[in-house]
Amino acid sequence: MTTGTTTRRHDSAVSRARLLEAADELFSERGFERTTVRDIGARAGVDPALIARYYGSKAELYLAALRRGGRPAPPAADRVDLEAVLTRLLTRGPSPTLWAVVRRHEDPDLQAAAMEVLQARVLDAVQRTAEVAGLELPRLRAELVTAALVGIVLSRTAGALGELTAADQAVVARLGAQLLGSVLGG
Amino acid sequence: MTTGTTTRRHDSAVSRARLLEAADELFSERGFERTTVRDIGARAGVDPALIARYYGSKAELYLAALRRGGRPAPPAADRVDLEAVLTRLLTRGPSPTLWAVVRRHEDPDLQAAAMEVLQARVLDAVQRTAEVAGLELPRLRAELVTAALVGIVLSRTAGALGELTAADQAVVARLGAQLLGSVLGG
DNA sequence: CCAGTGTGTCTACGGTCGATGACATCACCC
DNA sequence: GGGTGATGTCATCGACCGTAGACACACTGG
Repeated sequence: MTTGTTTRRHDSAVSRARLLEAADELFSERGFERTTVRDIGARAGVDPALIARYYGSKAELYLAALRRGGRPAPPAADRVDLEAVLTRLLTRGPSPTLWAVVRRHEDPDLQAAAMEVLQARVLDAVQRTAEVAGLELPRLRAELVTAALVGIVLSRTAGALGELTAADQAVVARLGAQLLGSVLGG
Repeated sequence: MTTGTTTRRHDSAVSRARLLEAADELFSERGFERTTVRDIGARAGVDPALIARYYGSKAELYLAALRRGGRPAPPAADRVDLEAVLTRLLTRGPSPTLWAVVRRHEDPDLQAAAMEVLQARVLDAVQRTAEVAGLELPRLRAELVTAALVGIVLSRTAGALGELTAADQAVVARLGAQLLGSVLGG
């Protein structure tokens, strides 16, 4: 194990952390299937074979990255601040969770894990907003808003829509929140 | 060549058409990279090697499918009917063009071709709507609406959001149009 | 100094991908 | 009726994928 504060030439904890970090980045940028373990190893500066050793498989590394990003959900206010949510997601960029909305995983376990995170982070809060506003079909509205949200975040970082990518983030967040909020009453 | 009306046992035109049809379907369902030439051949009931013979490559088959779908753009009204557009896209389901918005092709030619179609079909009409409404940032608004639109259509057919997938199409189109139109004035 | 264990490196396997080209089969024409 | 081009079938190539395992090295405890 680690000998106190001295830096070791070989430290599995460091290697594991680097792999997890690189995996999170690459899964976010390209999604699960399009990132290879060799890519992850290269970005982490770690031999890709260590993924199998420390995480068991690429899929389990994905799950670990999903859960790591799983910070505590924001306090469930009655009315979600869409502009804040949008700003946060635009800043963080795409994530495996968002990809799973638009393109399901073939592996049901991976899909379920991703949707769990989405549920806790955005879906529930948006649905609650629709409910307290007394709107009909609150769940459908929440899912519709989430779908649009995902489209905006992914499109902005994809770069195919030039102005959306180039525009100031605050402007996108403001306009986007206006768009998303229009079916949540207010 | 074909001998009048008699059906031939071997007819390259039929094989080509079947491949194109199958390719369009599969590229729409799964995107470009995730569909294999073997899949296309299987669905078409045609040997996948004929893709190379008749279209040169998988990429060129993709371009052919893109262009085939390129029916004449709807008449450019001053105010786009978002509910109609949404209904049309929800009915047709995802398409290679929509995928290209959220996930760029690695091949610039494929990406450019896809964006050309998107431009003619959706972007221009939406932008024009924003312009005649005298809104600031018409292009950004058009791209934002397009991004949200793509998110909704892809998410609905992906099936990860259960109610969005299960809901009646007309309801989705109505709510979606309300959402999209909120940044286009009116 | 030596064993034992944690850690890293490298090669290779089985599988799938897009693409190629050899070969077989069919239809037609002189 | 035999040649000729069009069409279809098949085996295979090289590249890349995730994974596994053999091996080398570094550090620790005796």
